[in-house]
Amino acid sequence: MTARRRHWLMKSEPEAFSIDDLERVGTEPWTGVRNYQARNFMRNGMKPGDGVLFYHSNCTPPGIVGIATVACEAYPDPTQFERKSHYFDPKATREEPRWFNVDVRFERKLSRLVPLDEIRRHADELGEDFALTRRGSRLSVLPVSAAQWKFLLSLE
DNA sequence: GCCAACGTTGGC
DNA sequence: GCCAACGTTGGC
Repeated sequence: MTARRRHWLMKSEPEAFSIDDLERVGTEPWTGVRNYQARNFMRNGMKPGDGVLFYHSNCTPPGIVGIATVACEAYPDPTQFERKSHYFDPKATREEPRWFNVDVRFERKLSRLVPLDEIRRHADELGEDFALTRRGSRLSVLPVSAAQWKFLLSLE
């Protein structure tokens, strides 16, 4: 019995960590997420093998640049315990970690960047539950339905 | 660099 | 529990 593969979109600022960086390293621990909703998606929703749309944010132009896969179940984000880390969280303990991350494995780059403005133009096809284009939403980890996944990749 | 939108913190 | 202040995100 296998759970159905789910799909996600994960944002990264290319200056910090780009799809080329992911291609180089192969697999990367997705540490540093400090938003509860995004954490919950990783911790409660993600399973190994799930598909990930890799999105470049805070750049010109922003958009989807590649595909990755979830490489493991979520585990406590080690950076929350590291005093010198930018992501250190004094309220987190080993017994009760606050933050979790999965590892993300490179699959492939898209043949072209699918830009945000183009994605916005297809709001009708994507539906109202698509968090990327929902007004005011800044989630860095968000679910993508199978239909949305298929549609977005049809734009490649 | 600006700033709108949102989340978190902490005083009360 | 309210809400002002502050920090962050991320498009532009």
